[in-house]
Amino acid sequence: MEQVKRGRPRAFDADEALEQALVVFWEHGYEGASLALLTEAMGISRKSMYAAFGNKEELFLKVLQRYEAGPGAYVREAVRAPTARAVARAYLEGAVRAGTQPGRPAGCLGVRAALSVGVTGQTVQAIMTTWRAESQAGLRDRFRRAVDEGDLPADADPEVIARYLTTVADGVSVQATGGASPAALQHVVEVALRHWPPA
Amino acid sequence: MEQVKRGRPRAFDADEALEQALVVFWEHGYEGASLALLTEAMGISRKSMYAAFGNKEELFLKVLQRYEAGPGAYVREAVRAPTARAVARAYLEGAVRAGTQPGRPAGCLGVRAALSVGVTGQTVQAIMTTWRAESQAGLRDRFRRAVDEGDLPADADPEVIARYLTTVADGVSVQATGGASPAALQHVVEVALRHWPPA
DNA sequence: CGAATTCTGCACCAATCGGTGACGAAGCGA
DNA sequence: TCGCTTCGTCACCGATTGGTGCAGAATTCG
Repeated sequence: MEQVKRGRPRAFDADEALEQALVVFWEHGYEGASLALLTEAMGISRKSMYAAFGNKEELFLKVLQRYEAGPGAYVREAVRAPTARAVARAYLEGAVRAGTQPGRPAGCLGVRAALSVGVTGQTVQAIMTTWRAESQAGLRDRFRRAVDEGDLPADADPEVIARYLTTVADGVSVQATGGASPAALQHVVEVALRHWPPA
Repeated sequence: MEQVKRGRPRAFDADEALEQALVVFWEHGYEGASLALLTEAMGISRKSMYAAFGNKEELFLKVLQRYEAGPGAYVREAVRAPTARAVARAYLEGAVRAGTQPGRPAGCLGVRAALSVGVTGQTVQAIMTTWRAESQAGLRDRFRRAVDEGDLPADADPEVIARYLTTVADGVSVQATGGASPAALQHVVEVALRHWPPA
């Protein structure tokens, strides 16, 4: 971040701390993750956390960036698949994989943080909602291109297909949170992809 | 509840108060709904709430019963449809209708309350998870009967079909929470039901 | 070395969390 | 009318919420 490194250097690894914070936010959502829970998992004091990351909200945003680059990367990667069908499969299977990783909280951080929030977390809720809307728009644009390229029939509706896929992925995340096994969710994915294009 | 009605009668309508509490829980989830928010919406004091409903958790459970009988009734009703396909349609369209009622919070109370919860609400989270698992089991049993009756092909997997439908319904609820229109979600339902049986 | 700078640990802040004790008002049966 | 029961208001409880002020320790620059 800064090039000057005057003063006492911090005694913890900021990246490692972010990783632990990610787990806590993932598991408990934005408001459910208290400072006590977060700092305990991160192994640092409140004060160090504020000095390093500014704020609970800013910390969450940094965690979100990390999530996007890590477990949530499948969203950006899926649209780079060669065919529309491959995009759909990569997207849904990515959701299953990310939502059922052993040793990590079940489901999707984006879904868990965007639902069921009190009053103090509505800023974050809005951010998450637009965040998820953007990935849906990304899929839609990709399917528009597929129509242009003849990869999807001309009468296919990219908007509806994208909406359908994100809906299934959201459902997969909810099911994973409820304890559904990867195998069961993979079956769901197979069902969703059995007929293509779906619309 | 009680047959003896000695003493001063309560000055509020318990049913009306439950309805307002339902809205607050629906919108903010279990932990996000604070006593202050709840009692303000219900128009009664903390003390009256505790006297009438016992507890925040007990209040939520009573609200849940009310939800099951009202907006969530489509789950029980869907399995009574004559054919498997009609069951699926009733279930998914019920989810869309319940999740996009004007004047009511978007999405499904069950989904919103079961995700993203801190430490104090884990009892409720567990209840909601089993609650949703039960409705999935109800669908599965219904589809088993459909296989027995020849309404579904013998090689159809009731478990997978039920899982698929609940996954889509969960996704619909998430999408609705994010502001998706009833029309858009109805399109998703059409896509999900286009090919039947799906598995 | 000394000065400047930055980190950490502790105690503390006001606000809010879910939940109660006390007490007067209000209604019931007799 | 009286006595009993219940209700509603006010204040309060300890615990926890997100967030800081302060003092001291650690490190780099001059």
